[in-house]
Amino acid sequence: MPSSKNAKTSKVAWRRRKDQREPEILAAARVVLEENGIANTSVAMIAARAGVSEATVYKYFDNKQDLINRVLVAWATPFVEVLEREIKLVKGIGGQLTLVAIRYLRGMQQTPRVHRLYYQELKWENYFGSPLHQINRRFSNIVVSVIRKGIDSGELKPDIDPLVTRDILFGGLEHIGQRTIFAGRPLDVEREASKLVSQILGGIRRTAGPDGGGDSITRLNEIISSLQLLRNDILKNR
Amino acid sequence: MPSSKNAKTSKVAWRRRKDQREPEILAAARVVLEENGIANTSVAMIAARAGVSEATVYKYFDNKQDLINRVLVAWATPFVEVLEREIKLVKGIGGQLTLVAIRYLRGMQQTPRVHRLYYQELKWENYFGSPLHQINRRFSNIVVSVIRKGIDSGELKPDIDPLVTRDILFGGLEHIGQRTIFAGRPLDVEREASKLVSQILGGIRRTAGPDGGGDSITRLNEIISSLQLLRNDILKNR
DNA sequence: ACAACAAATGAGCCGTACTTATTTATTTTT
DNA sequence: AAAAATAAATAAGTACGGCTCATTTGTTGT
Repeated sequence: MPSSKNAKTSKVAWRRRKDQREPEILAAARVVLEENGIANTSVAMIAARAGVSEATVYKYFDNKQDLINRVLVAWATPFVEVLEREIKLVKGIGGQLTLVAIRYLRGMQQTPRVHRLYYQELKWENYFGSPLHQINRRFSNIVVSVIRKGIDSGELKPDIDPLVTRDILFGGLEHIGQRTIFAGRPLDVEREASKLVSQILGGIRRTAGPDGGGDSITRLNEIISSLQLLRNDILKNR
Repeated sequence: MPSSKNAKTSKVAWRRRKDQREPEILAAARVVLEENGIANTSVAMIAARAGVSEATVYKYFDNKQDLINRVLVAWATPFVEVLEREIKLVKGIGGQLTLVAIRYLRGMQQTPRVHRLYYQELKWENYFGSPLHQINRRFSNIVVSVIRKGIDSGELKPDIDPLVTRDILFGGLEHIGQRTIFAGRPLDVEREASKLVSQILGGIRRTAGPDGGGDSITRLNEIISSLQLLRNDILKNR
């Protein structure tokens, strides 16, 4: 053991590492929560995984719910930030909504346990105004802006309610995703996403035709563009 | 006290009432759960409200979750049965879907606390195949059959997926309703319901026109018919 | 070297889901 | 009609999880 630092480590019972504790506990919490679900996870289990005492967890987090909420915020924030950047790279309402749908369903497919935390156990007591509420709003606002711009540009019917349209989209996505999360059914993300979006678009597009509105080639191009974005991203992250 | 039965009652510490206990506990549970939410309701509180000991509750229900699920089933069953009968009295897809939407949102408006139980606290561990799952399926199947018949009759596009359409409808309804339940926003049921349904219909109707498809007079008549049904029902239940 | 500080903890409180051994109302038997 | 059998109901208790507090102990400034 040539390192004097490491030699020292073995002597002490614990070390002061104020700014490392919080992210470590957060990471441990996410792992344990994903493994067992909230109901079957005790704060003691999280503390053990993080290598600290239970009381230390309560030094950094107000209570179990606060800890859970901050796990969700830590997970959702980069997700939303990436999407906010990506959405600008796609043109056309169909492609943009498809991108949102794909990202959402992919997220559910890749981290189903985190989504379970959202749906099973989200407590609404002090939700509104909380950081978790804010990041969720940022996500939902991405869709609302797309719809609003579509109405302004004349591409979408002027009398539709952007919030209702957002509700329809997320509602459909949640139902599709929950079948996968809870029933464990396999999920063809791109197929389900484009199916859902095209059906919704059919109801709000201004120029309605026999196939649900719009030039089908144009629509296809938009969706292909969002799929390419996703593919490039997957290739990059290897 | 002329009644010998009642005189006898005051002497004994408790009485054997095997078949009354379960519905009484169920009713007490619903009241207490609605008042406090699941997290703030103990089995002891429910037992006290029902006028029995805590152990008695566990004689009739496997555990707390079982009790909660059976409260939800007891609440949902008549709701679904009424809707199954009513849906036959309305003709036209628009009217039928509007009826479902109105009933759903009304339910959320009138018993928001029960809906909270659904969304906040539903445990998915042993959900699939459970009585609660089955009654939920019966409800969702009402919508699926309406869509299927619409496709068969040629009124709806042949290539739409009835399940996706159902997901869109319930998704929209849940989002609208949850704003009311949790944020406490007021809700214009008929307005929101018909708005949502007409927007969804626009995406799946075969004969698409500039206003979203279909004869607007026909659509209006359908919705009026479902509203009349609701009004009559309200008048009857006084 | 030592005082002052604050990070971390161990031990324990409290509330609640669930169990058990026991009591007691009711039914059956004779 | 009394005693035996049965099962409804309970009181008392166990286990465990969220959370707290007094105390320990590593760290920092003088």
